[in-house]
Amino acid sequence: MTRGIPPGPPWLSKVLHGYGYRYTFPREAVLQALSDTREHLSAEDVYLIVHGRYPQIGLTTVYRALDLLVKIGVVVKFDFGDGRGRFELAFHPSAKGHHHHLVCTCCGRVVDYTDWLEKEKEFLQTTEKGLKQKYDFEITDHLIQFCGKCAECRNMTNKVKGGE
Amino acid sequence: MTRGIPPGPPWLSKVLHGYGYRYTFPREAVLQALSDTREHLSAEDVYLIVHGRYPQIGLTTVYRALDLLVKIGVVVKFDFGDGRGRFELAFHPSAKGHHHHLVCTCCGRVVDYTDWLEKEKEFLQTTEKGLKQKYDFEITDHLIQFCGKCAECRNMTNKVKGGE
DNA sequence: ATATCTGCAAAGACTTTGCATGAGA
DNA sequence: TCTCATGCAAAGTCTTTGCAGATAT
Repeated sequence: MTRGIPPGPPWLSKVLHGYGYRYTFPREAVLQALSDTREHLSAEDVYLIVHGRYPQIGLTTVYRALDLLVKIGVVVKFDFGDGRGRFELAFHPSAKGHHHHLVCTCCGRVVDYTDWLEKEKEFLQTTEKGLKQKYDFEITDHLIQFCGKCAECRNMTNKVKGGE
Repeated sequence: MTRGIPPGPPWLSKVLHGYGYRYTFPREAVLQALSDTREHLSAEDVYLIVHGRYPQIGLTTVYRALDLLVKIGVVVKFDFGDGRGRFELAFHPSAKGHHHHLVCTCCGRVVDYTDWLEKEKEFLQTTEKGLKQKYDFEITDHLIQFCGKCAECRNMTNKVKGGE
């Protein structure tokens, strides 16, 4: 018996089949969870959403689905240095597109930004070309991230001197 | 009884005291281990070196020493996405200085590069200034890393199709 | 029909914590 | 001397694995 697929065009089905994988309910549910938010969800975050909607879906399955979605390029995994992976759609429906992260080292807040990409493109082209030539690497990806302190945390800093 | 401090000018002593911490043997030993290599060591790597030289030093102490050294800015912690932290000196004696990492997604090899920093500087200045203005963040750090496939792994790819 | 996927529980990898002993200033 | 650091063992967190039963095609 088919359990019924959540709303939304099952383009995931085609992608999965293209790679020889099966289109399943939990995989679609995980994709939905990531589509419904702009947040950078941890595996457990995704599990809480998915399991809240469909209690039969377990944490292991969420991990496996995320792995698979990363492998086929539908989802991107990030590391903000807090010891847990963060996931987001590679191509977010809300026109999120190409973006980078600005992480507050104090409160952990993450801002997505899409500005100054021309300058970045220039930099990337130069560097990637150079890296390829000098080190004979085929560059497939880059990771650009800025860290800093958001306004709120800067204001609070006065209270907690040298705080963690 | 003092256990004796490994060779090298104990400038670490001054830095630690400056922050109100004590200058201890294991802390110096961890610093030495990081000084003696250009590699990006995991906590366990550091432990193996340190414990090999001074068997009385335990893993917990290495973790705590690394944490402390990161906190006072002597050591930098990186994340190459393999689930374990990597450590290196902030200012490496072998004139390592400012550099970035080029990671092979296939074999995990890491190349440090220091090229094309002018272009990068240009990009960083523009972006950091923009981020500060638009999002009111005080930018304290950035993370730039390239991923790709090294020559060796590209040659091997022909054998293992779609391999992990 | 059958190879793949799921879910539970258990194991695994890396890191942190508790506490008594030992070392630094 | 007295506080901070160490080392062992145990616990904690996030993630992966094993296996029987369920599911997609």
